[in-house]
Amino acid sequence: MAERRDRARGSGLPAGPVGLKEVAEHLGLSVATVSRVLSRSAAANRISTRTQDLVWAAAEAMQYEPNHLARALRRKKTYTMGVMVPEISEGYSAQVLSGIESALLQSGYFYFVVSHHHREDLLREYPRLLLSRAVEGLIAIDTPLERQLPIPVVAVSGHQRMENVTNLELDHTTAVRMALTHLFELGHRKIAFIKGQEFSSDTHHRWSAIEQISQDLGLAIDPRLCVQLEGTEAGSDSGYHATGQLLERHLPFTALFAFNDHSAIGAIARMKENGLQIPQDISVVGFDDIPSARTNNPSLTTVRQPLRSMGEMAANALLSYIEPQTRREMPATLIVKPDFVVRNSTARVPVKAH
Amino acid sequence: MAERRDRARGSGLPAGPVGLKEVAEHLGLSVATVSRVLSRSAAANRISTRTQDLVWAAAEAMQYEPNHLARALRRKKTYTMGVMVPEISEGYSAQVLSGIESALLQSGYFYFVVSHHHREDLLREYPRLLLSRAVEGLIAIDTPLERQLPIPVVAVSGHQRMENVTNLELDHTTAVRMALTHLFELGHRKIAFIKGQEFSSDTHHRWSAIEQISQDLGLAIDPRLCVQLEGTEAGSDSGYHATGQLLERHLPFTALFAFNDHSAIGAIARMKENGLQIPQDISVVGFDDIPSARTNNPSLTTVRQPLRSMGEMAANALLSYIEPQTRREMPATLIVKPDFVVRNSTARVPVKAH
DNA sequence: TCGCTGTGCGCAAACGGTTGCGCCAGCGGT
DNA sequence: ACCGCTGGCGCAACCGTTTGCGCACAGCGA
Repeated sequence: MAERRDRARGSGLPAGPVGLKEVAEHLGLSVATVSRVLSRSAAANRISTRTQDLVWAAAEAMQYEPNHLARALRRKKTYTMGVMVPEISEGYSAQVLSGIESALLQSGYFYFVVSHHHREDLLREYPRLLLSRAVEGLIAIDTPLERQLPIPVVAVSGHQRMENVTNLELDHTTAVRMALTHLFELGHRKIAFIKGQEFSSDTHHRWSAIEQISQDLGLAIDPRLCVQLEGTEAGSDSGYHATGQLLERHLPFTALFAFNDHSAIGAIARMKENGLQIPQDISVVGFDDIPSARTNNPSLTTVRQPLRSMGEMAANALLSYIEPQTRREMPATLIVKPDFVVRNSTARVPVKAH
Repeated sequence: MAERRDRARGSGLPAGPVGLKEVAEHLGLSVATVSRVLSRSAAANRISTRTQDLVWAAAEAMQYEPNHLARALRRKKTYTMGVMVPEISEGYSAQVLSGIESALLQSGYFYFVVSHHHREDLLREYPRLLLSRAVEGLIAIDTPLERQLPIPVVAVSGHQRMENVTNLELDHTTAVRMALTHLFELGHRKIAFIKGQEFSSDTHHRWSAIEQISQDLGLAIDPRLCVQLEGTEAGSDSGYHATGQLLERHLPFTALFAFNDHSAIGAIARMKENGLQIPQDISVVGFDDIPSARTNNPSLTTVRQPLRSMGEMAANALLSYIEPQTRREMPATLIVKPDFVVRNSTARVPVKAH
C-alpha cells in the first residue's frame, strides 16, 4: 500500500501520502496553523500574510490533498448524499440521476446510488447502510420509504406522507388533462387504459387524475378496457403482454393511454401484430418521453416529465435545506408541470370505428 | 442537528447517535472490548462468550451503528470505489453501472459516480476528487485517463496502455466478423459504414477490425460509403444526420453497418424518409443491443455487448485485486465475447440492387 | 517602568473507532 | 509456597483534521 501510494517516484518529495503533519514539519510550523490556512478557517486572519503564502506554496509543492475522511469526521459534514432507485439501468432513474448529479457536484457533494429492485430486504437495509455512511440527505426515486429517517429526504414520485420528507411530484392532473383532452378533441370516445404496476407510486395518483378528468370531459371509463402492467421488469414486455390481454377481449376502442412510453411501445408492437395500424386504427399516448419515444415507429405522442430538471430540483431542495446559509424549511410538496408532445402515434378517430 | 438525529423519541434510549462509548459505559466495559466484539476482530476470541453476548445484546438494544468514517480513517479501508462515465443517463453507461453496482454492493462496497461529458477539465479534476475521497479503486467507462493513478484502475472499453490499468474490452474482431459474415452470407457486397465519434475509444479498434475482416472476406470498403458520427450528444440524431450525408452522395449500397444501435435507429428513420424500406431495400446492423433495439421497427439485428456482465467483471477484477485474501495480479487485459442477435433489420440482398 | 492591547502562533482535546501491549487474577504444577 | 501460564480485559496511542484557549512577544500610551 505504502509504495503504491508513493507520489514521489524519484522526485525529492516525501514518500507516502502527505498530510498536514508533513507540510507543518517541512515549514517548521504547527499542524494547527497549517490547517487554519489551508482550510480557509475564519481564524486565519490572525495569521501573518507571509506565513500564509509559505503554507500555500509548500502545500502546492508537496501536492498536499486534504483527507476527506478525517475532515468529515471532525467537522461532522460529509458532503455526501444517498440516492435510492428501483434500478439504475432504467431510463427514468438514469435521467433523474443525471440531474441530481449535475446539481450535487456543482455544490461539491458526491452521492452513493443503490438500487433496491423493489426488494423488501433491500428497502430496509439500504437506508441503514447509507446512514452509517453518514450521508447528509437522501433522494428516493420512485421508492417507498419504510421508516422515518434522521436526515432530510426528498422523494421523487414517491407520494410519501411523512415528516421530514419533501415530495417532488408531477402535476398528474394537468398531465392527464393534456393527454385526454388531446384524444377527446381528435374525436376519441372509447379509450383503453394501461395502468401501472401496483408497486409504482405514480400508479394511483395517475389513475385518480384519469377518473377525475374523464368525468370533467364526460368520458366514460369502461373497466373492461383497462389492463394493468405486471411483473417487475422495466422493459416494454409487460406493455406487450397487457395489450395482448386487452385485444383478447375483442372490445372496440379507438385510443390507448398507456402508463408509460415503454408500455406504449410494447402495446404498439402487439397491436401491429394483430394487423392494426397506428395511428390510423388506434391512437396511442405514452408517458415520460423517454429517448426512444421520438425514434419509435410511429414516434410517440406522449406526456413529457422533465426528468433531468426534476433531479436538479430534488437535489437543490435537499441542498438548500442542508447548507447553513440558505437553510430554509422543507416544503411538504414540490409540483412540477409536464409538457405534452404531439407526434405521430395519435390521429383523428377513424370515421368508422373498428 | 442533535435533536434531529435523536433516535430516542420518548423511549428510554440515550439521545443522539450512540457510539462505542455509550455502549461501553452502559455495560461497564471499556471501549476497546466493545470494539473488538462488534468488529469481529481477531482478538475477540480472547473475550469471554458471556461478555460477547452482552455486548451484542446491548448494541442491538441501543441501535448502535458503527461510524463508517471513523472506522475507515483508522483502518485505512473505505470500501468505496470511484466510477467515471461520460454521461450517466446514457444507456451504455447505465447498463454497465448496473453490473458494477451489483458486484460491488454484494461485497460491501459503495461507489461514487461522476460524469465528465468528455470535458477536459473534469477529466483532470474528478480523479483528484475521487482520490481525496479515498476510493480504493477506479472504474473508467469509455473514459480516457490522463495520469497514472496510485490506485488500481479498470478501464471498460478504454483501450489504455498504462501500468496499474486493466483493460476490459470487447472482442471487436469477433464482433465484426459476426456482423460482416452475416451480411456477406445474405449476399451483400456494397456495404456502407457509420464510424463512431473520434472521442469514443471503441471507434478505432472497431474500425481496424472492420478493415481486417473485410479483407478476410474479400469485401472492398468504399471510402465514399463511410460517414462518421459527429457531436457529443448520445441520441439517434447524429446517426440520422450522418445517414443524410450518406444518401446525398447517391451511391448504391445494400447494407449499412452502424457504429451503435442509436445511430442505426437514426439511420433507419432517415432512410425511411427517403422512401427506402428496411430491410427490403437496405439491411441495417447495429451494435450494443440497447433495449430499444428490440422494440424498434423493424427490430434491429445487432451485436450484443454483454454490458451488465462487463460491469460485473470490471468490479470483480478490482475487488479481487484489492481484497487481501484473493489478492492477485491485475491482468493487462480482459476480453469479453459478444453475441450476435439476428432480428428484422437485415434480409437477403435484393435481386436488383438499388 | 508598568500595564495593556494586539498580533502570531502552538497546545491539546476532540471526532469515533482500532489495536499493540501489558496488567491482573486465577489455576495447575512442583 | 512459589512459579509460570493463560484467559479476560483495559490503557493509551493512533488515524488526519479542526478548533477553543492561552502563551509570548512587540508596540504603545501613561
